[in-house]
Amino acid sequence: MLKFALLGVLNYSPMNGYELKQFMDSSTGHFWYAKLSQIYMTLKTLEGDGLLISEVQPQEDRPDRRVYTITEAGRAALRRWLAEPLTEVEPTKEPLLLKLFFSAQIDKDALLTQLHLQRTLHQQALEGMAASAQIIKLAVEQNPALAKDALLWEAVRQAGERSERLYVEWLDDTIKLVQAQF
Amino acid sequence: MLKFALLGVLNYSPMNGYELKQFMDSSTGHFWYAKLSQIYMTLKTLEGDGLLISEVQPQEDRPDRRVYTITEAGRAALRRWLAEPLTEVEPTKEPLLLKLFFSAQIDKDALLTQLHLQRTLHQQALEGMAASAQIIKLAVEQNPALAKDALLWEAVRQAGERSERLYVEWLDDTIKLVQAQF
DNA sequence: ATTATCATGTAAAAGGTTACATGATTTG
DNA sequence: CAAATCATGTAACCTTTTACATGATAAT
Repeated sequence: MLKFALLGVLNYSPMNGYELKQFMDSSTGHFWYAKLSQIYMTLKTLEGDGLLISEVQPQEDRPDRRVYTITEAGRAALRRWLAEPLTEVEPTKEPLLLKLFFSAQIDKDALLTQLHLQRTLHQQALEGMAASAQIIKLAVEQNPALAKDALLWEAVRQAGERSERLYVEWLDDTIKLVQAQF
Repeated sequence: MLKFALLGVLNYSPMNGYELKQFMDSSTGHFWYAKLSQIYMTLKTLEGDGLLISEVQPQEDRPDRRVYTITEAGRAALRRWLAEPLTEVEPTKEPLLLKLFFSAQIDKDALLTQLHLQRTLHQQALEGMAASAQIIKLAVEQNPALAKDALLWEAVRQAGERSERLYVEWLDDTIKLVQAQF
């Protein structure tokens, strides 16, 4: 699926691996991420498949940049993937819930420390998500052709923000529950 | 992490691979899942590490059952993992959000079909989650020693139920938004 | 008759992480 | 003076998926 994330981003503009990593961290970060090494490998594979082409831009003082551009075959592959319906609720993996599920083994204080830490982290994530609404607004102002895109970016951002808010509320409730009854 | 999920389940009772798969599908399913083939491989690895031991129970008419039991080393490894704090918000991957993020490329009808389908699926998941509250209650009634465990199982189930409810609400809002403005 | 359940596994491939290797420039 | 940023990549390893292989019993 990373393949399509990269095609999707490169459909907006050519980029190098390093920029793709940054772009993804700041935009798709809360629903799709990848390590730099994986991005470099996947770009190479996509070029091998003819979905991207790369061009080396020499630089002084810094390593040369290898800039990837999507091909017509790449755009076609992206559209095909977008048109495929998702016929299942994709199963997710949540390490915190897994650990909590088995945590009757550990003592109350350790458990509460764990939950408080997660509460702090999710509160921070929530604040970051609220801030990124501004970035989307700016993008449309600078390029009104992106209005449709921005509508969906904002919907996706909303999903992230609401889900972080819910997580914080759930952690508050769970902390109270553990304090009272564990 | 599957390793610890398996140790966690086997800490309650010895089981074979097939039973572990069924147990996980019905209990940890919405926050941790694995394919049967991976479960068999991981059990073998855990036995090689001395965290489990297996015993073959011959059966007539059916393949013999290989039943795994957690060892003292296994319990220690489980407790060590449970005590480790989670110091980050674990990044998640959500195919629907990824696809939606790039969906300005496809037409309105295809997009709405996609969203309605997901709405149906998440509504079903929500109903299933509500039903499993009963199973937890029954488990404590039959074995009151599991009261602490059940408190956490119910907290985790709540997280799943609330998150499915949120997803359905968000899909309703997003469908309205796309209908009106896309 | 066909499908689901019970039950085990192997092998190949794909996806993803961690560690290694290099090195100048800029910011604190 | 140390850390972050820019910039590319390889190699080993681990995790996960998909496909293959087998076969009886029970339910529809």
